[in-house]
Amino acid sequence: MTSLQSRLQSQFDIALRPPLGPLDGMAGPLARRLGAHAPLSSDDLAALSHLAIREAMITAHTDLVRQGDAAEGAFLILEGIACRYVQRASGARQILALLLPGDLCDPDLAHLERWDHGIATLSPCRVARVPQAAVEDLIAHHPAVALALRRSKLEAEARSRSWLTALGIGLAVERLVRLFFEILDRLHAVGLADRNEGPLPLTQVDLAECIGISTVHVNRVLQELRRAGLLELKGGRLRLLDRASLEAVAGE
Amino acid sequence: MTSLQSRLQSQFDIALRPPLGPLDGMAGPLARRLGAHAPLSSDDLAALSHLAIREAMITAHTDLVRQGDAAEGAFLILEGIACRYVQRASGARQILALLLPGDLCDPDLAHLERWDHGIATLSPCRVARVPQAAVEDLIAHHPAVALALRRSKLEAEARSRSWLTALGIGLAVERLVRLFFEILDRLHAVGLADRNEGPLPLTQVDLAECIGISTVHVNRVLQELRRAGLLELKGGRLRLLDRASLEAVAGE
DNA sequence: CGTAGGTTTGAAAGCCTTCAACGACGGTGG
DNA sequence: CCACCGTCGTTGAAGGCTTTCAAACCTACG
Repeated sequence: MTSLQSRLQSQFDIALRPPLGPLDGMAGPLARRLGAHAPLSSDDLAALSHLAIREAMITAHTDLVRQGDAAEGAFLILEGIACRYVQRASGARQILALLLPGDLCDPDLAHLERWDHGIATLSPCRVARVPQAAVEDLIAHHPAVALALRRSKLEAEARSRSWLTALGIGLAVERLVRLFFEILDRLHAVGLADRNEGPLPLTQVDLAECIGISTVHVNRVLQELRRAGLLELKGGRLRLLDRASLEAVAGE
Repeated sequence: MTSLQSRLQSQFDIALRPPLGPLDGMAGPLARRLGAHAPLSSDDLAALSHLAIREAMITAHTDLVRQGDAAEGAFLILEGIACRYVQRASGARQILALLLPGDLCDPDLAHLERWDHGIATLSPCRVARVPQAAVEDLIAHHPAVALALRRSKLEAEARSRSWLTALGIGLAVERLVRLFFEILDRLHAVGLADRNEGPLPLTQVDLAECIGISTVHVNRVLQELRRAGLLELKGGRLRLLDRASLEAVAGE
């Protein structure tokens, strides 16, 4: 493991310790995520914890699934940040969605012949491959988990809608701030970040590919936000200093 | 019914007559759409045809569901073009997806408390409201239909991904041409258009809201395409004159 | 014949991109 | 321990795509 990895992992570890909810204990981020959507029994939780076998540590900026690959089982992100993306022949890449710890992707894609998009790590990630059968088994025998998965999917779709909206009608600043809100909120939901501060192990290139603007412009927008005293971002750590003003910038 | 409506309806009717597939007969566009995803028995088809009760003719630019409404049953578009959209307080509107004849929306949204987006007609539409119970019933008793619905949903998600990608990394021309391709391809799939020609009852404002650019710019891009002899668009009818060049413009 | 909605046009300005180069930082290897 | 190197961040200048504002045109409809 490179020291880059250990640096980033420790970022998450630090945030992981303090405020553990009632469901936590030994349960992983998946249980924490799903538990927020539907009440899970200890039996459900046990089943979930058995899901994450075949873990692996993956370095940053590595493909988990390449565009065009044959459809296979699902992935579970245990640590780090990954993404779905589309890459054009021109080399341009658009990130479609972020995959954060606790995200299970993609139970439903089984019916698709081939992946029409790729999945790649952005930061170093601990990832578990989950066979399709295991997911189906889980859904069949644990209705509460199935419900939570459905709700979690709906949430992801809603996020995708607002992501698309931001791309369609939003200046660069707005898109960037919204992205920061989304990341912090989602990390917060699984206990990996504070509401206004958390790890952000993404490069400016990654951010640019999320919100559909050039890297250079990401840099300039960031500096403007910093100069205005609205946020801090350094060393892979993001702090929102003036949430009210930031919300005004994000609009709506 | 206004004469605008009758004009547009007849556009669809004309295209509807000629090449009818084996599944057609009296089956509506929904059956045609779903039949493409999974083989349906005559029993399945009968069940589908009973779904579309409570039809109504709706004028163009009318809300079927408003953002913030309580979640309810599904809609079935029988004729015309509708859309999902998000509207900002600023008045800016982003269209998320088009709903074409045969599209059923939204069997899955039942678990969401409130609609986070609206649904509105763009052209005059014939629409049927489908109670949630009817959809669930259909899925429970007609596995082939359930499968077709799942596949159709996957297809919609794939479209949403490429829509998002176009917004993120594409010039205005590219986005517009891709939109035209999508519309013609989808209409073609349900027998309502030729591969290179079909009805396009959308205003330039609608097009602008689909691809996230200003109305004025839609107009300028359109004229460029016309001047280059790549397409014709007038009187609600679109003709692609040079598919090869258009595909080059759309990229990838 | 007037009105409303949709389309077209021009000019000015703005947001963002591109290209290119430099600075900063941490890790690797000597 | 220091030098080298790659990745990431930063900066400037020039240009391009797109927006905004405003006004004119056109067509279908009442």
